[in-house]
Amino acid sequence: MSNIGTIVKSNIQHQTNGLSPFKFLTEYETHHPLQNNLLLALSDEEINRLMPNLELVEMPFGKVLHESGERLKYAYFPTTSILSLHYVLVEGTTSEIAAVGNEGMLGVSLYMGGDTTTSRAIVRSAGFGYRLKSQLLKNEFNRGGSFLHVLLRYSQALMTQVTQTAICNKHHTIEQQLCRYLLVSLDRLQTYSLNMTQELISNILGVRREGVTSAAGKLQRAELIRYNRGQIEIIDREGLEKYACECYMVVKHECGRLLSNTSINTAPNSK
Amino acid sequence: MSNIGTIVKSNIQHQTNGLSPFKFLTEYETHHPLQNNLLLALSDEEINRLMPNLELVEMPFGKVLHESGERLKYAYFPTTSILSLHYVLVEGTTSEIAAVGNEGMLGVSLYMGGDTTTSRAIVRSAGFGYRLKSQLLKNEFNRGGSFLHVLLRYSQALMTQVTQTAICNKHHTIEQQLCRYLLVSLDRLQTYSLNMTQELISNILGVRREGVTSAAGKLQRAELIRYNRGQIEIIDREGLEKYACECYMVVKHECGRLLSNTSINTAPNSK
DNA sequence: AGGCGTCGGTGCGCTAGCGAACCAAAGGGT
DNA sequence: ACCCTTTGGTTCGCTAGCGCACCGACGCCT
Repeated sequence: MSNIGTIVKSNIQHQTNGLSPFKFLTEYETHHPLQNNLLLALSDEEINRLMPNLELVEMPFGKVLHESGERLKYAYFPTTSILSLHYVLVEGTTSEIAAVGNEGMLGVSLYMGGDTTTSRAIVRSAGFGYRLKSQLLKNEFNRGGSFLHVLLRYSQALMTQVTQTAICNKHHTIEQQLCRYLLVSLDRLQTYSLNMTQELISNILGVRREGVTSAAGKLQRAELIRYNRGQIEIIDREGLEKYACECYMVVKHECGRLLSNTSINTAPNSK
Repeated sequence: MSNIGTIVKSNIQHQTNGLSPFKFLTEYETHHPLQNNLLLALSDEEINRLMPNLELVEMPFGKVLHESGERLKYAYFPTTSILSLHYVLVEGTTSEIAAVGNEGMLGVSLYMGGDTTTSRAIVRSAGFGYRLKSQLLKNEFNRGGSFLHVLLRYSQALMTQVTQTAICNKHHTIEQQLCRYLLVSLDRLQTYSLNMTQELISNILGVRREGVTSAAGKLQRAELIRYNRGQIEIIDREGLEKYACECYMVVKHECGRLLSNTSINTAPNSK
């Protein structure tokens, strides 16, 4: 696999906006496309064909990658960032309908045929990712190789996630949704500490900030998490999983089932 | 198109369970696969290849076509029936996450690669439809013809529907959801009168029967509908549309966009 | 050190929706 | 004509979550 590293270094166009040369160098050294599980699942032939066209991009917090109804110029494959698929109501409030991390990609509508979606995509946890021009994604999809099947399976995983969001919204409390949200974020970032304020979480969940305060307070009193001014430490992950509603596990298992056998090393959603 | 009628007559295998010979004859005469808009969108070559394998089946109310987690044996293309994609929570309560009528099909997971879904499919409005063996659907999909694109676009339409269900569940009242539900049913059945009790609707929406009673009472007092013992007459469809939340129109427009240009005569979700 | 913005805690009144229990009217079957 | 089932109307008490308003604490900036 070391030759792949070489290809990356020689071909990837970097966006360094906002990074010091030093920071950039370290980030550069530690990134490569196979940190994204969909790309990881490709055959050598496919990955070699795509690699020259994958651009490493920084994903700063809050950046809107895709406005609802707009045509997508790129497909994005996050590595260390998390994207949020949001729906924006006419009154202006938003809520997340699905999250995309290194287990997936943004741009399903490109190969599904619609080119646009009714949701907005925004970076909800800063990091890096790779992007690929829309047309190149479509071309590769239309070749009908294993990429096609990987992408289709991912679409179904995404559908499962949206389904579970619908159920969770109707039937589960803010506390349960918060647990799920934290767990999903932990899985995507592979860490035990998150950097996000209650205000932010409330926007993502589509609830009041006070609702998050109260839920987070309960979780803290139950010794599951500890937080302070936008820093959330997870003390008892298993406890969180017990506290969460079934939705978390349903999505996790389904994603594992759909995405694991396509890749050798399916990180985030398998046990 | 009359030659297609001939093909149907000579090839379709009928399931007559529960129908008198007379009833059967009339139903038989009035059905053909092109009443389903996905089948209608196919090329002559494709439809001629599939036609011999399409079985007309009756869809009695309440029949479970697919249990969550089970392998699908058939893909179903409703013509005069409406299917409901349900999620069943661990406590046993259910709620609908999407509806499938003659604009779509059941069995998206077959070509997406998962073979199963986390939801259950049940007939929520009795009628007829066509079914196709799973393997034959997959084969046709893998040929990569226009069927593939039609199905992919439909998948995205379905995703939009699920997304909007998630939003509606969080942000809109039972009244608004009831309006949306009625409108979607009207579109699918192309009628102005529905046959469904409040109890049934409450199960589908995942709310209490009393909630539906109260919401339906308001709609009746507003002279939008009139109902009696399971019979709902729509008096003022436009009024219903105004009363409903944005979700109805978002899905309608998106389905129109995604599915209309693939078929000549895209009935239900276009203006 | 002082000042201000961010973050989170709290209290109050209100509404939507839940659960349970009960009732009335309409039909259908025998 | 009768009973019984189905349908839907109503009430009561309760909870989750909302909107608003206000406050304290922390920490960064100058």
